[in-house]
Amino acid sequence: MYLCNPKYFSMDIPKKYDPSSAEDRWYKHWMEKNYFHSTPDDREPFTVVIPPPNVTGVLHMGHMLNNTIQDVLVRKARMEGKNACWVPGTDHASIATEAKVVQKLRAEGVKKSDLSRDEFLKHAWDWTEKHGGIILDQLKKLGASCDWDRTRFTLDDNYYEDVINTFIDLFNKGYIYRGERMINWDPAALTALSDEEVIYKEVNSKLFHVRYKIVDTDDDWLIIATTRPETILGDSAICVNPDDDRYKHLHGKKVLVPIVNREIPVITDSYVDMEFGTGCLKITPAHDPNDYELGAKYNLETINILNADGTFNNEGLHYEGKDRFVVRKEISKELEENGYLVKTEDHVNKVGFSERTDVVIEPRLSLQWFCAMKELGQPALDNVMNDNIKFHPPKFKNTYRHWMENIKDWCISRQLWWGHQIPAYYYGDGDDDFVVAKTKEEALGRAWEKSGNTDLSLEDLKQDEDVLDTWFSSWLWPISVFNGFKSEEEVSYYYPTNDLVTAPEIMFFWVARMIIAGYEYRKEIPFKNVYYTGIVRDKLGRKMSKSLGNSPDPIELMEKYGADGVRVGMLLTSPAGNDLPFDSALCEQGRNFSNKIWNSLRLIKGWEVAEAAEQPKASAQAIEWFESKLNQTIREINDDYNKFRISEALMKSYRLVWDDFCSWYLEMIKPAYQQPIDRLTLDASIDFMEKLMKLLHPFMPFITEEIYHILREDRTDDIVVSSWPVADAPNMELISAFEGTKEIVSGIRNIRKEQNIATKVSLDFKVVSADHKHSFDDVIVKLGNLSSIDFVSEKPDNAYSFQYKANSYYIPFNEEIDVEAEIKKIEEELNYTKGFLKSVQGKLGNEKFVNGAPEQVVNNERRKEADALSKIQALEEKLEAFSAK
RNA sequence: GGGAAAUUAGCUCAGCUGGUUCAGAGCACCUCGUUUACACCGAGGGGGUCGGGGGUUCGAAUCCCUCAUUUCCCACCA
Repeated sequence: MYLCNPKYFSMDIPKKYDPSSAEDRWYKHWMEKNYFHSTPDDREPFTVVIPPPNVTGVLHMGHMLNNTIQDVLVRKARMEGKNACWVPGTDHASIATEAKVVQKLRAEGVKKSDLSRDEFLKHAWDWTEKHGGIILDQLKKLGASCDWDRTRFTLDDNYYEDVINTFIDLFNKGYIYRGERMINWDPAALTALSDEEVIYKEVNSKLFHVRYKIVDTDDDWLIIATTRPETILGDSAICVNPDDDRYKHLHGKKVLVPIVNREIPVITDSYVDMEFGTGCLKITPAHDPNDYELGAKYNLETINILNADGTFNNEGLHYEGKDRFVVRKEISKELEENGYLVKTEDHVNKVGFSERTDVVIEPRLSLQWFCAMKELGQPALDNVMNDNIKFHPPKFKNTYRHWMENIKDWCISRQLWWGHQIPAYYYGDGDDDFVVAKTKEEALGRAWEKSGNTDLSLEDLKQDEDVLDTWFSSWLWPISVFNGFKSEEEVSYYYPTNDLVTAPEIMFFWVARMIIAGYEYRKEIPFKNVYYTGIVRDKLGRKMSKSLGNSPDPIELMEKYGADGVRVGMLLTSPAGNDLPFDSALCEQGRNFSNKIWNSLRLIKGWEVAEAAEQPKASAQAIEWFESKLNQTIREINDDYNKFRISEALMKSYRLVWDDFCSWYLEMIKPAYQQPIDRLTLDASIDFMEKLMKLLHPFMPFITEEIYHILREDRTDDIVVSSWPVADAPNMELISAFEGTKEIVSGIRNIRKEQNIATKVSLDFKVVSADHKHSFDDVIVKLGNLSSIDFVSEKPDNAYSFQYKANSYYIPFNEEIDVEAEIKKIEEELNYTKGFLKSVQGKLGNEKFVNGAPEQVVNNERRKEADALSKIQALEEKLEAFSAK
């Protein structure tokens, strides 16, 4: 039935687990069974939409982390019986992809400007088809349980239409407008950018002090300080603070701009900081956002001196055609040579760089499309602050609030071709001679209406050349992937989605805007939880990047350690919101864990069953304990999941399997060498193992599926769609009693070690007991390799001992023992216990404590006191017995 | 310049509303061990005055103040 079944028989199972065959085999099987495909039904939905990676991107460690977390959440939900739907897809990534295509064409000697829009788009689509979707295949290797039938691309026809309709709708509602503003201009990509696409970096620059001659004086000057001396060619005024006594005599005067010798006025505005520089600010309205505001306020001339690519235009005199940074150097020299440069000083300031091209942003005045955000953003702010949408960790609420409260209008037009072309049509040269419509035909009708000119024909209409910001399409993702703009059928079932897993870097780009779109178009949150991952860094704490070459290849990692091993490695040390200092040693730990699990399977499958054999008492005790331990841990793990403490859940599973199951449980039930096992114990062990595999499945999907099938030969189902284990109430008393058992077993092992006694030598064991609990005695006998446990009233001769609570445990020997060493050990323990008692009694003797502390706390202290007293008594008796010899 | 968070073992982190999880986990490290599932292993062990200093309290890693350091976000200081 299961063609991919590995068909291992007992000891044929190899010593080392080999992930490579199992992983491909099972992924294929899951796909054939269509397990990841979801359609609406009666079950509760569990929906996750992938943060769509760039269509031509390749998988990096950040994706690995992000998608592993999503897969863990989705697989857990699927096992909980929910209708899990994880929608994959890619983003056209307007500027990033266009840049790559331009670069590729340039390498072939083709300039973008030589191509028509259609020709260029053809190249872009070719590129997309060639490189697109690689990343999705790589995610399959990771085990991502996406519903691949639902794969979406933000430039698919359907999606395109949703974006255009949204633009038209928001335009009609009055949120989208066109206007001339000072925007962030990328002189390399030749496009406008939104504020979020600008990254401010601190750079070492120079502050140039330049003097301007005051008109109608012989030799009176005024000195300004600027970091951008090249912009003096565009100066329209000098501004001083009206309260600045140093410059009051200049109010109303004019000065001459050096080099250009243009007369400009001295104006006053309280904006100017008297403390900074010289207190005189030069105003260049075309090249600085603040200057632009002042220019508008005082009606100053706006002199644009730059071309779109950052070179000087014909306003730039003899600098025409030269780059802005070249001019900065040259002009400072010219100023110096002509006596205008008073001094330069070092200065650290923040400069904006393009997120994509990393060139210095140029503030530029241009006509762009904007989306007004204040009103749209209000519900998005409220519903995060009131936890309708929960952020994990919650500290990001602060950052979010700050941004939302100060939200600015969003520049959504980009001077690019790769993307959704703005559905605006121009019929004249005036700034307002346009209409917005879905088709050209529709636009014509509106143009007739708006212009009153019915002579206009389709040929007279020209569609806006620009495309929309990539994020203007991504923000519709959770709705559009369910066709939610056209039909209620799926969106009403899957929306709102459950968990969004993403990086804090795109909180404003994407998360905030999806919430905004969600409220505008569904009147509802788009997701219930946002889990913010950290940044994957290398061992030295540096961000992983292509240019540093410090990022391992995820595919190679998975080949080396197995996808399961890498998944475990990624999750072991990455609580939400924390950076992940990645080290392949973590994957090694994951790989080792796989192998550990594998070998526990080998052990269990290696046993023969003796149907008639009775169950040893130790086994019965072990089963009873592990049952409780398992239930307890499942509850804790569930709790961790609910709180999105994924690393914690993994670590608890890890310890449950390695320590509790392998190191304790299996050792307790393990039959003697080559002896068979009884039926009851074997069945219980297989049951346990099965539950453990289920708990591990979200983290390690492949090995758990493999083992699930080897575990029972008659298996007819698959773990991926099995049910999450239900935890009954654990017996806490039993669990804590077993902690004592561990102490006693350790005590025996310690004596063996100290005295160099081999494990295979069976020992006598005597107990002088006050309250030794008997529930796990058979376990103690087995793990300690004891002949028996004898309860005696006095210390036996020639015995080493250890203490647990008020009980003294003895291991008698034939030879003389080192009495001195024993006495010393007992005295040390006695001293420690007496000190402990003293501190407890100190508390109890304090009336304020006894009266002030809750009763339970006081009772606890009393119990500690009683325990310590009886322990001291036992130790003293023991000491006396040893000393007497 | 404004805001936020963090600081606990060599590393990465838990430690919830002060008191039985109160100083923990994993890894790393040290010792011993090729014993019969696993050396990708087992058994054992060392290691922290919880960033410094104050304060509140019977009691503080936990609450308050302050300083220091680090990180992140935002902002138009030329």
